[in-house]
Amino acid sequence: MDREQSTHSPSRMNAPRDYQLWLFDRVKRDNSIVFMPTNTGKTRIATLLIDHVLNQPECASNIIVFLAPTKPLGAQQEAVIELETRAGPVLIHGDVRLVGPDSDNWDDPLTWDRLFYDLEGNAATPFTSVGVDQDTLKSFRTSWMDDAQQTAAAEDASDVYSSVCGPPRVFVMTPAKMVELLHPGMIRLDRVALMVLDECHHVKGGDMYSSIMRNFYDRVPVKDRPHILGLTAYPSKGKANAYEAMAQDEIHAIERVLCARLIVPPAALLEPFCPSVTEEQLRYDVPPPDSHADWQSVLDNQLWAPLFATEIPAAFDRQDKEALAHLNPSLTADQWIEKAKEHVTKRLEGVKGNVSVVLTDVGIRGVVNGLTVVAQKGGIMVADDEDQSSDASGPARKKQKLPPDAGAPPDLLQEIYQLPLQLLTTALQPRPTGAALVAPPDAPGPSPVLSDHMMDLLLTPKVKLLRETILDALEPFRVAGAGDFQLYGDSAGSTTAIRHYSAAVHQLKVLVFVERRLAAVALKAVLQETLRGPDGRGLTVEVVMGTNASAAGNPGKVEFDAKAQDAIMGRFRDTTAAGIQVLISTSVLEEGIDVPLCNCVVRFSPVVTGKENVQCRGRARKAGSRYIHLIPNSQDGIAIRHRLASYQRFETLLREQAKANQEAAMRGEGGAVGAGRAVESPYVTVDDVEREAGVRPLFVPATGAYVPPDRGFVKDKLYKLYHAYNPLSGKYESVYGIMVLEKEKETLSYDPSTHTATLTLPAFK
DNA sequence: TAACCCAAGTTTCGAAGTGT
DNA sequence: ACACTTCGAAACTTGGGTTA
Repeated sequence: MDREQSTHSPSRMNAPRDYQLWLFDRVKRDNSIVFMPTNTGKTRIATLLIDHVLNQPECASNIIVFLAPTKPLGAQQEAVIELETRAGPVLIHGDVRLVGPDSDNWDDPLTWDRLFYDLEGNAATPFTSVGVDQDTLKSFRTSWMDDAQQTAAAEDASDVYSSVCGPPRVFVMTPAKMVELLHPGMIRLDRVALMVLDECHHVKGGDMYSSIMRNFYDRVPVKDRPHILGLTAYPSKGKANAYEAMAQDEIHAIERVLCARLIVPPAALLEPFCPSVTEEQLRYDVPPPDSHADWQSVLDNQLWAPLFATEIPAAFDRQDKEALAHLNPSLTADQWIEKAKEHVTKRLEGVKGNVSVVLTDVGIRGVVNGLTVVAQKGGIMVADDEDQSSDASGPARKKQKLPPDAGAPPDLLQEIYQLPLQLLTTALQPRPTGAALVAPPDAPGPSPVLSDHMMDLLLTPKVKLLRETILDALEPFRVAGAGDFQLYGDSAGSTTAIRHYSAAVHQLKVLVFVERRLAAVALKAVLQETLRGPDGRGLTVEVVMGTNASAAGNPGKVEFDAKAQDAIMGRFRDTTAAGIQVLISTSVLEEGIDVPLCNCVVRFSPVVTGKENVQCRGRARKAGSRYIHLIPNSQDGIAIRHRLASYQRFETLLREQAKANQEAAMRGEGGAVGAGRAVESPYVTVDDVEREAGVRPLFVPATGAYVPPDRGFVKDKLYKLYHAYNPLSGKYESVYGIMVLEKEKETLSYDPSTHTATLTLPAFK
């Protein structure tokens, strides 16, 4: 692959806008926190500053760190930096070991040693892992550019990727990784010229950003501290009950922690570039209380009560006791059954709680779909893309592993997780109205339990309103004579609203936010079933959520994996027939991740903080897009509307207050940068900390950092330290004294009277 | 106010699979 | 056969809301 010599030509990106230049001018002089709405190019300020710092001779032997709170966001920002600066950024996070055998190992202290040695003008072994990989860059580039740029880029076969020479100087990391590198002194903050903190409203309490600032930044002599740039769209902790007088407090709090001044661009410069999003509230009637209570009692009486009282015990009774006795030699079969039963019951109690939420929001049909997912536990829930469906060998589910605490055999778990769905199925057969519930053989969708004529009852007004909203969003694509499209189940036994849409309908991008994972899956299934034609074609509905590993193997929680997440996001950006038109998301997409060309954002579950509100609104990117709240006509609805109004007020207030502070500062009235924080605070010694906290902290001479003795110093941290420092003994010949743990790791706790931990590391030359 | 739940995140470790 | 990669599970964290 030949590499273009003159990459980074200015034509590849838009020229900086006036407000960006205005901000850049300030940002390069003082530590700053840029407070701007989403989608106005905060990252561009960072790339301008990065380029600026890279060109400063006095910073030549120092590095630049860009911190992004999540891995996907880090990858995305790395691509932006690659495109917009001359740096070859290096991405470092927990999965860095997956990048390949021939890249540099940034977990190895020697690599960092080598880097800083090299940066000081010495010749070192060349570094390899510079730059973003081709696939990431390509997929990002197409999503980032507008249509014309995409076409131009497609014609330009060569790649932006350039052969960067010399040691890397820009590192994109998750904050957790940064802390991990700081503690053993692989990176020292006095060797960092610039530290960018993306989404810096994360500086709260004891989180990682705060930890970096408190435990490391504050310990660096003032003249050696890195320059700070924070980026955020909502510089507040986002508390639900934010009241107006809090604005100044919130601003001071974040300024104090980051040691930086909050700045806003002049409204006149920014205004023309603000995305035009209309925020709306749509109302729906709550279902009559008796109908809801009816379903609730069906569930209670015919599903949950018999499940816990008889079905689960029966499932255990059916097991072969002889076989069970072999499962765990230390338990008798009866003991084992007791334990396993308790385990399974506890988990299904969790399902019960989730199902209750799904019933209220999505309706009984959603409950059926949710329980279907629970019944299918044992496989990763991935999007049904071509790979899966064309797989002739069948679903190829992974085997269910034994939960260690229960030790239940896989088939028993499988059987038990299917019980709720079975019970519900039988419960739904004889309806109170006497109508027979037989699924029509050609019914679309994966739910054989329910018949068409019940759907009227089964779709909640909220779901119906959501469908109406989606149909509204479809209006611009409506063409007479194109493909058929219809709504299912609006009223008994009928399909209605046959409409015609052009192929351009694939450009429709609707984002629906829900709170619960199970609700997301349930809603997906309901929309898929009821928003498509009899031929099965229609809108593609998908679901995306976080990759929390603790959800794995937990029935009632829904598994999701990073690959599935990537795949789904890719397809959501896709505007061809293979793309996704409606994406249902938990809070995972609220922040950071770039969702371009999204023309409608719906809050299915109400927003709970002001920050969330801002971030969600920021997901609507297309000109003229809508941001919609679904609000019940009820007491709850009134509360939600009040909350929304107060979010709006608070947001305006934050901006106005920041502007006022800024103007005061320009007149020289604001005091030092980071008002309220002693910028000139002296180097904090370990004795100071001890006096403050009353506990002798662990002190790391190599970095001047101490290991915080306050809240959160529990066994895992000690355990992590043990693993972080002990490997160093293999790397350094001169290491003398490595952490000593006096107790087994299970019983570790930080008690200075009984534990000693000695860390003595060689200082970097 | 404390305890709990659920959302997100991070890491390590060991087993299973794959390539040389 | 051995080394290396990949994947799943476990064990933790923080933050915010709700509830007793």
